[in-house]
Amino acid sequence: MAKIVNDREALAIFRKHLEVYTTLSDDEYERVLTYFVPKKLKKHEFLVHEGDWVTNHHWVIKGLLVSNYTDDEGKDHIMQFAIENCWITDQDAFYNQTKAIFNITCLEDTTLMCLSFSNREKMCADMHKMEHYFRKKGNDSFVKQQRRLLSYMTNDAKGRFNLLMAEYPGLYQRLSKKILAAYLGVTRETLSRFKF
Amino acid sequence: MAKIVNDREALAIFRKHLEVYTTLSDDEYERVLTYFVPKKLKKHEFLVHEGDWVTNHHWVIKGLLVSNYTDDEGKDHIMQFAIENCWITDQDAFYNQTKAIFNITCLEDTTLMCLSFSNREKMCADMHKMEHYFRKKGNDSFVKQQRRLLSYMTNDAKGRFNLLMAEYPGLYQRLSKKILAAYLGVTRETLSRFKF
DNA sequence: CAAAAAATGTGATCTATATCAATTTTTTGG
DNA sequence: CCAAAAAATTGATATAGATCACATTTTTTG
Repeated sequence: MAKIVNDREALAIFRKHLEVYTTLSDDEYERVLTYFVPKKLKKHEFLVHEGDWVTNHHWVIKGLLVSNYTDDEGKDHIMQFAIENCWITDQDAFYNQTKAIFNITCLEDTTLMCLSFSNREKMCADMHKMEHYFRKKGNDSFVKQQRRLLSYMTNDAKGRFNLLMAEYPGLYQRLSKKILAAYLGVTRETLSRFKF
Repeated sequence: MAKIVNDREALAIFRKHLEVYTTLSDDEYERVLTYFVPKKLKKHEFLVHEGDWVTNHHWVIKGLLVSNYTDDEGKDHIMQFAIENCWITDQDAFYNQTKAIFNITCLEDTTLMCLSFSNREKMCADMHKMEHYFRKKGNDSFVKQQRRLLSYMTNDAKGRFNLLMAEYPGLYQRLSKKILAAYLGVTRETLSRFKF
């Protein structure tokens, strides 16, 4: 892996991220990397198609992806953005080894590290420290998602916009209004009438 | 603990729950129980007050609790119900060791097992199997919450009602319309006009 | 058991946002 | 660089659900 993804800086950043939650020796980190496979995608390409079996979780080294659900009436609803140093997949389909309900697409050229379900389980079984990492990271994800749910329950689109900007400063410049509206849960016409 | 909570059946149910995600010998299960402290509350009592430091996660042996957020205008929004064999706390405050934004109250007389933050961390450090359990359980909770978020994004209150009933059959009889409306995100007047 | 409190139901508005439609601006690919 | 497609804006309605008001029923409690 370290040979395949020949990006010293990206690997250092990932290690630094893991070490927010656990500590790893050089050997342990080398071992962690062996479970991953690299992947590159161009803008507009799909990482996951609705209906696919979802076999991988993905760490974003570079780029911007979006996880989108299209409802019965053809309306789009965005579950998640992922920029540099985020994980993204269809979690329901990945954890339960079923088929995706989301389309995950690239809004920019993207570089990823892929972690298969079986490799993730093996890594967690073999390395208690990594099981600890994923537990802690999972708790953080849960809390972040709960804040978004609460903002859906209590705020209007402006409040949800502020939450998104607090979480991902600078993301605004990288998104179209259409995509932003789909994330905030309003039509693009309504978003267009807002003055933030 | 096993002596304090002298409810053989409840303990057997909890063990069965853990063993959905991991396997435990008799000795290991005894050890797990030593990390917990029992608690009983009456209907209307508070498990967590908004503004409290949240030091415990709670496993519900018996009863019904609700986690409620009151917004600036005094409107209530229900994040979570917990019935028998559910975990409940203010996760953000618990995981990040800060103060609660939710009030967690009992809608029925309730029996709990409390797991402090430090005991949870110790148990996970000492017993890889329990770290595994909490990782897996955390993933499940994330996915359940994501389904609710998606239903907030795509469905009306009727769709969200159906999701709740699918997750907790029989809960309907135990809830007032006011509480149900606060969970579904509509006023009680609107709920009253719905015919399900 | 009786009074008070809480919950529930229903009618009459009001309002934020969706919808539909047409135009202008920006982006993209050959 | 230009033509076509996509995105964004703006106006005119329509509508689901909120709000306010009040009557009725049920539950709680001293």
